Amino acid sequence: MPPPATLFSPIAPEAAGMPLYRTVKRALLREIESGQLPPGEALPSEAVLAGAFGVSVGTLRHAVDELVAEHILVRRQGRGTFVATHGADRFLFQFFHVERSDGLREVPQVELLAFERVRLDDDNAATALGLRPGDAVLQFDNRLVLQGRPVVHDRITLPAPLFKGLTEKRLRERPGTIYQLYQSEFGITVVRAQERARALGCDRGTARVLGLAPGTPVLQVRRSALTFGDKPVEYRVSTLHTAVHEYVHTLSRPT
Amino acid sequence: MPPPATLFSPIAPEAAGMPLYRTVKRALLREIESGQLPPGEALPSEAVLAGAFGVSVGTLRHAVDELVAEHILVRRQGRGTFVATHGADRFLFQFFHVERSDGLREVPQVELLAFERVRLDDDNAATALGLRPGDAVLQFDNRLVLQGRPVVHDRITLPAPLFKGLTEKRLRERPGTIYQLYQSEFGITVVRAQERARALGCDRGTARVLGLAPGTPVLQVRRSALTFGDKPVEYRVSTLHTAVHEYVHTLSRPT
DNA sequence: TCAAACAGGTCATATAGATGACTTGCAGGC
DNA sequence: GCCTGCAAGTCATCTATATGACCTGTTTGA
Repeated sequence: MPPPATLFSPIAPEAAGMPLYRTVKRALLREIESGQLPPGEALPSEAVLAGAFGVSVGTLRHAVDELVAEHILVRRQGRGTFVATHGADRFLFQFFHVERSDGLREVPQVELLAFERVRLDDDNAATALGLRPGDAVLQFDNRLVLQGRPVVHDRITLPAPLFKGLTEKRLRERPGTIYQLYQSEFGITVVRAQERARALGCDRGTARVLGLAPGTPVLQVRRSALTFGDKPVEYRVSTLHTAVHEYVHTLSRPT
Repeated sequence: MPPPATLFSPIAPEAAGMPLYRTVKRALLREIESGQLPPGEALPSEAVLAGAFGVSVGTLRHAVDELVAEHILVRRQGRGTFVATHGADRFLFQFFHVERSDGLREVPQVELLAFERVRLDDDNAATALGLRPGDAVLQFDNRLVLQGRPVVHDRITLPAPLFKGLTEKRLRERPGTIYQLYQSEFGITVVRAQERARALGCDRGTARVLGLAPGTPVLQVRRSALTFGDKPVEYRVSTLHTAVHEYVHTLSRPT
């Protein structure tokens, strides 16, 4: 029986075998996931927080260290520790991996091409989202323009129950990135994504969107976006025209 | 004036503005890079090492923590801390990102197709390696076979001065991965790589290697492999046939 | 011979406290 | 109004120490 969800309540000594700092980390994570600590919120100071949890500052710090390493918290010396806001910069760094061949990165201009509520009929999407064909999903198409050139065609599929109330209007009028919308409007934080890329000849629909001849080689990236606990929340098929732009990727930590 | 390169000599109090633990980290890194601590070597115990450097165990641990996070050191509880060996497993996890569409991972079967010592004439390779056209390089081609199917064609370019004595024979008779060879034979440890992917129609040479019709859409991945200090040591162009296999990639930490 | 018990070394976790660096807001002087 | 300087709060670094978990090799005992 977990204790009542009072914020920062003392850590019970149970947690068999689990290191204390990890228990503290989970407690913090739970309060972030539940929305009790919304993005941008400042945490109490280390001393206060350690006291509230009933652990030493060092242990608290160890827990916070890991959350910072996972970009779930952000420390600012002299200011405090904050729940990460998914600022546009973060998302572009973290989830947008397209840049020009010479390395120039740019914020894409996004155009919503279509939006509908349909029954799922794509097996790949069903598998990725843990749904069954026929389940209700929201599906929409975006065109991303870089340097005036259409470069990416995204088809995005969302489980309808998770995004109740998402309308074309809200999508179109969102201020930031799509993932910021997920977070601010639906409390869904994308923390991880798996991508699988392959090359193929452009189909007719995407050819029209990107202004290409059908059959032009394009890069197709299928992404499963996951929230806490590796729960899938979005399936996305991106088709990239890679004549001028490329899909970039750094292996191993940049330190 | 740095002190004589005695192993684990005390940290001088200089290092203006730099945190102590970071100075310790650099000291360790220097001894690893210089080969004084070869891969597989066990470090002295934390207590001994802290004493030798003249810092507390906590500080030493902080430094080691970061090197472990960067996979440069490996901790084994009850055993000790070791300089990372680039075991085949590590490399396949870290640097080989091709798997079958259904998620099956497999160790590729590698065939060396060509090996020569030439003058560099590829501008992309020159830029990536920090060389100039005309510099001496080693260049070789590999074919990677998965499930009996040729899937990848690699063209690898190495700065000749860094790999003095590398012959086709030694390359062909290496026991493990290419990166293990770089490390064991030339003391070069690949710690990071940057990749840029695009789709294009298969050229004639690669078509022959992979058994495809010229013009078939293929995925081209250009990789710059870097060692300590982000020094480039290898440039590689991989061409993937993605009908059955895919290039996979996880964004953000898997925790 | 073989297995159990033990000893000693290692890393892993946790605590407590001190000092420094950085940020902010405010009081006071110009 | 504006700047300076200070005070308080925060995270960053560092030390010192204690205990537990884990691994290995050796000793002990049946």
